[in-house]
Amino acid sequence: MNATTGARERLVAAAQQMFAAQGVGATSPRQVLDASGVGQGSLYHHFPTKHDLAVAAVGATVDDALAAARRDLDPGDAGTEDPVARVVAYLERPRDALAGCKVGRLTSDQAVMDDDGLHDVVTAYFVRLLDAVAATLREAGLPDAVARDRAHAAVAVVQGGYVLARATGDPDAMSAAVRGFVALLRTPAPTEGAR
Amino acid sequence: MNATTGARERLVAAAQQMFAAQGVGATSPRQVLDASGVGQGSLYHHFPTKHDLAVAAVGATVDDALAAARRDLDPGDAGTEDPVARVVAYLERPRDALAGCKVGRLTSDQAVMDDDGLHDVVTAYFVRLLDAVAATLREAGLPDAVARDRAHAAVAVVQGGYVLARATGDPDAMSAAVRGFVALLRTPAPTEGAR
DNA sequence: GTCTATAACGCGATAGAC
DNA sequence: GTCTATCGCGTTATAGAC
Repeated sequence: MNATTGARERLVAAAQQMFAAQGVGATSPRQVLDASGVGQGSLYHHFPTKHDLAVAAVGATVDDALAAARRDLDPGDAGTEDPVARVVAYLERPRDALAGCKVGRLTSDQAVMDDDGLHDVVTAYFVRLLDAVAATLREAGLPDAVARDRAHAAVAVVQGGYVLARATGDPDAMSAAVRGFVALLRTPAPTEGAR
Repeated sequence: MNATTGARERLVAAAQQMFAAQGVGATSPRQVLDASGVGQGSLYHHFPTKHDLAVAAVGATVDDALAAARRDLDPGDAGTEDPVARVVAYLERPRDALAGCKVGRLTSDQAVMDDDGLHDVVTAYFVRLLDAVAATLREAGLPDAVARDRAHAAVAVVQGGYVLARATGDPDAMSAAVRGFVALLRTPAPTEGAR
């Protein structure tokens, strides 16, 4: 915590919080500046435009989120070798459902979607997350196409769970969605291809 | 299309389009006004505040969306008595995935969530949608708790599918999520309670 | 490297003529 | 019921002292 640990880091941390709570477009540089406690000149010294600040803050948030998902999916951290159990661990991880997904919410933030740099960061997050889940499901012996579709469904359930929880104001809406999906995920497939 | 069919309807229609494309908070009354072709005074005559305009436009959008879902889930319109097939019809209905859900997106719009009136309209939409899907699944003989969880999962897959499609820029991300979920939904349960 | 002051612009809303 | 003109404020960003 020396003098050089100051402004830049505080600005990014404050921006991450504000963006998670309000979105990027709805957050003014001025708000970030006030929350961080630095002066106006400092902000524009470290980040010439709002875009630069947003790329730094969103990038940090994406790195955190991806690391958390990989912990759930990693056999060592999850404490089980069973691939399906690890995907279930990812699905059932406690989440602040009413807050919404720090990354997923950016998807309906016009300021993010209109900014190529920011959009790319969000795209990379979901591509990597989907790849990680699909890879885990392939370990369970699923064919690639099935693993990919199921990974999309799994990640969609979490993202949709956030939407339902926020819409209804009830965090259990997320739990219910995950419960419903996990129950289906665990029913042993009746010999792939059979009806 | 007489003279009295003018301003108000045009304003609401324009607002619905702009809100769907940009969100409520990111759309200024001035933009709606320009898109609708009416004058500034007319807007504030019919809708004293932006809130009033938003309630009218979001309400109309929600009514449309709910009616569409009920058509998918209705035995008559769906053309099949099989309840699961009707839920699948809802899931597989063609959607403009890259545009995002007109209602679900509002969930991460601060201007909507901070406005009690608007929030209530969004809440009512999802409560009714979830009820309709759960009721259909109960027709299939599922116990209430299972039907509710599975309905949450189904609606979450669609909402999450929108998020994935927008994030990756690929409309097929939505199709993949739905495919993955429908495949699981169709595997016959191995006698409820058995392992 | 950090500060204060301020510019230029668009916002939501109002006034008042027609 | 519709128009134009305008108010007061907050925004993103810059200027220039320290």
